[in-house]
Amino acid sequence: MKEDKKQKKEHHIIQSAIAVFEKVGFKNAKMDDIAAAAGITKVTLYSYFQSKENLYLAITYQAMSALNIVYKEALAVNASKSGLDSTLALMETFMEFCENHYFYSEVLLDYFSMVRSSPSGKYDNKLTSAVKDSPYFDKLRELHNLPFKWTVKEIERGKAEGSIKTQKDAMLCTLHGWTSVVGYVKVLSASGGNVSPLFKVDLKELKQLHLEVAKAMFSQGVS
Amino acid sequence: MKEDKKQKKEHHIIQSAIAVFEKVGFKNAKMDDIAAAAGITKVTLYSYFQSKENLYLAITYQAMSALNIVYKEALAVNASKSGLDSTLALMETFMEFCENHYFYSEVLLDYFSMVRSSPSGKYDNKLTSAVKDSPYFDKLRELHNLPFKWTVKEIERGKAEGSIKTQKDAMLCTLHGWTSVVGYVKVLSASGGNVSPLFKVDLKELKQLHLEVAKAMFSQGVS
Amino acid sequence: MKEDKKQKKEHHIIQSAIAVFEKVGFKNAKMDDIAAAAGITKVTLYSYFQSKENLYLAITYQAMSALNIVYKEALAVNASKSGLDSTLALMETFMEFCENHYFYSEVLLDYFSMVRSSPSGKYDNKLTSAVKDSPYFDKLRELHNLPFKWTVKEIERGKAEGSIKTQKDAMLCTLHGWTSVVGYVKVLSASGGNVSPLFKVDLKELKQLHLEVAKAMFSQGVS
Amino acid sequence: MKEDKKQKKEHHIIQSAIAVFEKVGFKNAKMDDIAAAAGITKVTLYSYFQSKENLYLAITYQAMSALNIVYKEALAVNASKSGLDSTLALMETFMEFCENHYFYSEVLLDYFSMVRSSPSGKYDNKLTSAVKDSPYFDKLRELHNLPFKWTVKEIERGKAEGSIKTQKDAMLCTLHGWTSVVGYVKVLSASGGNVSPLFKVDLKELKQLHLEVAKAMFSQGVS
DNA sequence: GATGAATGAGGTTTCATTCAT
DNA sequence: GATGAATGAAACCTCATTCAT
Repeated sequence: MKEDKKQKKEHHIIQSAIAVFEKVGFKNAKMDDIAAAAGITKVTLYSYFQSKENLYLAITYQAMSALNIVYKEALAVNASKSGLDSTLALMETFMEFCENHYFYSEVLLDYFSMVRSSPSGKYDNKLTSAVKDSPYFDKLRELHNLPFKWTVKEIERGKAEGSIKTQKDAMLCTLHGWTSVVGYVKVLSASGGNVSPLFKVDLKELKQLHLEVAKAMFSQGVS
Repeated sequence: MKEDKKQKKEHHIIQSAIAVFEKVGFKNAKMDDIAAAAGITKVTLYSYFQSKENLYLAITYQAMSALNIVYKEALAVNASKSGLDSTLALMETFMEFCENHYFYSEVLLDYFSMVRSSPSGKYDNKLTSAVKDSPYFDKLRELHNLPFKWTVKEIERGKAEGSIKTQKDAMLCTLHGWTSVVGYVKVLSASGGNVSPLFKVDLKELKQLHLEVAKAMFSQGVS
Repeated sequence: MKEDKKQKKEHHIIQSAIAVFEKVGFKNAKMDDIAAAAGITKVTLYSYFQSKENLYLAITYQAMSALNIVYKEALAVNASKSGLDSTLALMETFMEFCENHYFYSEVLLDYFSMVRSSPSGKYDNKLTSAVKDSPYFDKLRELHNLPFKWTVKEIERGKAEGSIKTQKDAMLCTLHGWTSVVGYVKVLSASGGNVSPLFKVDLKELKQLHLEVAKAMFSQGVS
Repeated sequence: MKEDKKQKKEHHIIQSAIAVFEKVGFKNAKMDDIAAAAGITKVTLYSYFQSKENLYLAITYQAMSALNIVYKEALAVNASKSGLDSTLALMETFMEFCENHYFYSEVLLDYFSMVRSSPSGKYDNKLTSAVKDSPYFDKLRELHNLPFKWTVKEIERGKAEGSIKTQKDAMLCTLHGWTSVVGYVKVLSASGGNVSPLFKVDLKELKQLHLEVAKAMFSQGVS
């Protein structure tokens, strides 16, 4: 099959798999059902993705790629703006990405729960061989730090030009932003992927608050 | 068996299960291994906990209870302090709880990922009957909002007495704090449960920054 | 389960498997069908016999054991007869065993086709790991030479006492008898396990002829 | 493709298939491997031979044809000799054919195991439709009795001219010879296709013994 | 209550065979 | 005719859960 066509079919299978995983979750999803959803047989499914976990990582990779794309777009759009504005835009971009792609956000959180910084730590057992052998696992490793790096870069640009006044370490600020966003996404996820009020709080307000607080942090000259 | 003895055995099983889950994760953990770790047979294990998920929820309940206890302790200790200080202390308490009980934090995040606000939403399928039937599930429902409520209460106390100046909704602020903490815990988890530097950032600094930023938020009079 | 009960169940499964293999042959037999025939599930079947090939070897072992038993009985019954008579009785015993246990004879021929004398010859690939790993394979190795040895012994007894006059090597004579019988069994098998006439020849006559010819061979003084 | 070229390619495929079957046996041989060995694709392989079993029967047919050719040659060579000598020569021819074409002998034994005299017996299930549909199956049916017929003819010639004195039925004698040879071939097969000693017995001696015994049988006037 | 055996569900794999281009 | 992809059947395997004793 031409590489082109193969890519398309792969993509089609991934979309079908997303639909199934989204509906019933990873554990309850049956490979047979996913195959049926994609209009292929189980064996064909396995010829594309060697295991259920690998298939899930393929989805994760797609999610991560999509995230990186929106990051890149945001960077391009805000290139002429101040470093502060650009940094905040990145945060907002991430939050909106998760709102718009609820399942992607779940998948990404799963991924970040799975990968542990210590490459040979005592929790390695959680990485099954199906995961370690997945080509997508390697590809993800290449991508998953980019959002951090880009954010650090924008913060440093902001510092250089003066729009960001804090003297805190850029990576520390990045992690702060990251945790804010991840926490937001978690709560978003806990509300079932919709921004309808949780505890009578509109999640849109929560998002705004996060941005506002971050802005304040960046604007403070003294730590 | 006397109720007392039974309780002890139950506790022993839970501790053994924690050890196994912690090492290999929920999915990879086998009931056989847990039974072996507890020095009992699988059937006995099942006589105590009717399903793997119920066992996990029992652990979750223990984690949630422990969290509530430290919250209560923090409330007691800070009862004489200002509402602002008490609120920040709660946040810090939560973060330190997660540092000290890394596995509990994972379990609690799993729980909050699982429960969805909309009780009959389209993703209900993820709540398996094993979960719904678990007695711990009901018990957890009774507990899981308490940290929120207590935090709201302290914020309102702070507003009333003037230590907290923001005019933002108390629950909104609570959620903001919650998401910060959850994000922090996620990052903590991504660093393998230890506070060793991630991206050359000391997680202690990150924690401090979260508290500092929260403090700033509460101290701002205008939104 | 008590060893006793386990043995019985194992035996029951083997009998069920024989029925299925006999009807449709090794290749067409499905493990599911064998399990169903035994009134158990496939998994239970696998817990007793780790592979289809191992199950087949278990049957082979049973066949070989049964053959050895009838050999031993024939030896006992003919202990007081001459070595010549005893030797011929062994041949007849083998042929009748195959007539009475048609499927056993097929299984034994399969086995003798499979095992090759050269332990590391170029055809080793035919021994799949499922075969090599089978405990029955080892057990069979211990049994499969006994009929030869016993026959050699009887021939030597006959030579010693004078009932067998040939000066040919006892093992050579044994192999001659063996090949006669194996050939007879092959033809028997080609006639579908029944002694009904083949090419208008009554297989009973063929059997008699083999015995008669063998008798003549043993009675010849000069080679 | 010209008929001629097609024949050549067919032959080439058969030779490649023989190499693979010989090495790993029918069951373990994969159509992929055979196609690779022949330097063609699987689909092309299937365009020549509609099934694995048909391919095997094609080989069998080639083996049977080769056997018939050596029989015919032996008949021609011994036409001027006595019926006894000619009959014994046929036996020897068969045995030597099997020594020289070890794989052919395996294939032929497989074939004779498969075909059952009773065409609608209870074991018919073993004849898969792939076999029944094979054009080689029909061709084989035409050939497989010829060796018997020719042997019967020579025995009757011997009886007529007096070189064979036994009063036994010619077909009975033929079957006796056949079973001797088949048994010999089985033992040959058990020794891995080479005539090296088995149980310290030189297979050449065994062959001679079979001929000698057969000769004695034919020379006996009384049954 | 404890135990070993059994079950059911579904993931994974291998292959002969067929389809579409 | 040749090719890569797909199919269907069935072996094989793991594990949560349950049964019988």
